[in-house]
Amino acid sequence: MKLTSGVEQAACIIVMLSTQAADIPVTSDVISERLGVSPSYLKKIMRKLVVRGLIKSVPGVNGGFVLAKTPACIPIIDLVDAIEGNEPIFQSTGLVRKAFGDIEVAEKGFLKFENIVNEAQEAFRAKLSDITVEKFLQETIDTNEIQVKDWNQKSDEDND
Amino acid sequence: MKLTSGVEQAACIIVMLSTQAADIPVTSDVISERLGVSPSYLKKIMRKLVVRGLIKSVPGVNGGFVLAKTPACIPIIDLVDAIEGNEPIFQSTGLVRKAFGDIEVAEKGFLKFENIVNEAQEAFRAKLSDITVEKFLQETIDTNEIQVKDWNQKSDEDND
DNA sequence: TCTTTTGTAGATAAAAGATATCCACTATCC
DNA sequence: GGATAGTGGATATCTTTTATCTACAAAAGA
Repeated sequence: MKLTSGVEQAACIIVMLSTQAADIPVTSDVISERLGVSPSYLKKIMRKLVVRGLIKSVPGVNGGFVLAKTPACIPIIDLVDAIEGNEPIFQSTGLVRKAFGDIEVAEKGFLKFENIVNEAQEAFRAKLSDITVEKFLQETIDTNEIQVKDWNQKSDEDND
Repeated sequence: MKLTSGVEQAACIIVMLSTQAADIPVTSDVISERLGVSPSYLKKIMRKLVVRGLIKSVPGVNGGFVLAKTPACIPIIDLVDAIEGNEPIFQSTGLVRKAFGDIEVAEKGFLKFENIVNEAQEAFRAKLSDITVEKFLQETIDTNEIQVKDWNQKSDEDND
């Protein structure tokens, strides 16, 4: 029961794109260098975010990636779902039938257990649906004005 | 973000011990055969449940395993914790510093993100803390009277 | 239109963790 | 003291995650 490190990578990516000057795509090479992974691997991650509808890819010269929605419309759970998928956290291997036989009460107990865990997972998801990327950024920088920059510019001032 | 199959195995084990005639330990060989795993592997799982304080081991002739608490005192979360441990679901690899530099706002954002996910995990755990093994069994069998048997008896009636 | 720059997709390999087993050892009951 | 139970270490296998390379497709711009 761990989130993969891909979630952390996705979070960093979304933060970059959320603070990117409007209408200027960020190239994947810039991001891959920041994250310290190969361009090809970085693109795999980006692709997941594209498929999930969080970001858009812009092909061609001066292309790259931009947010597909405003940060206010991206709940944190979307990052997790994009990387991990949103499958049930508990999936049976059919062990109950093997252990107790293919009888009604076993089947019922199995479904009940599955249900209990799924409800817990729903509570987890609900918490992460409540907070958006925008809110997360605002609370981090202690202001509602999110500064933008052009991440493509290498050493504008390498902080912030 | 998946629960390991060990949780399912632990659940089956606890169900067996919860329906076991009082004061008669169930041998690990009986359980390992039911679950279809090797005796040595089954004992590893049992050990985790012992360490967590859910079951007790009884060495010697006519020994085996018995519940350490009544089913009413075992919340489902204990099964998960016993097998998976209860570490934070999100653990950073230090990527934020690599990506954004070792600056204050990055550190703060990282902690904030960690906090958000941890709170979601708490919601998950709270749900599984609310329901006990006893309640789970009662709702499965539709009665408050949990029948017991001796699982060591091979084919008493191989159902239930 | 053609070249360059960008993203897309498949094959593949290395690393980590989960799953599982064997065997030697220890403790306890009878 | 011998048989039967659990404990612990070393180890093998399998799956998933992480990561990379290379070939390919699409679009902007000259």
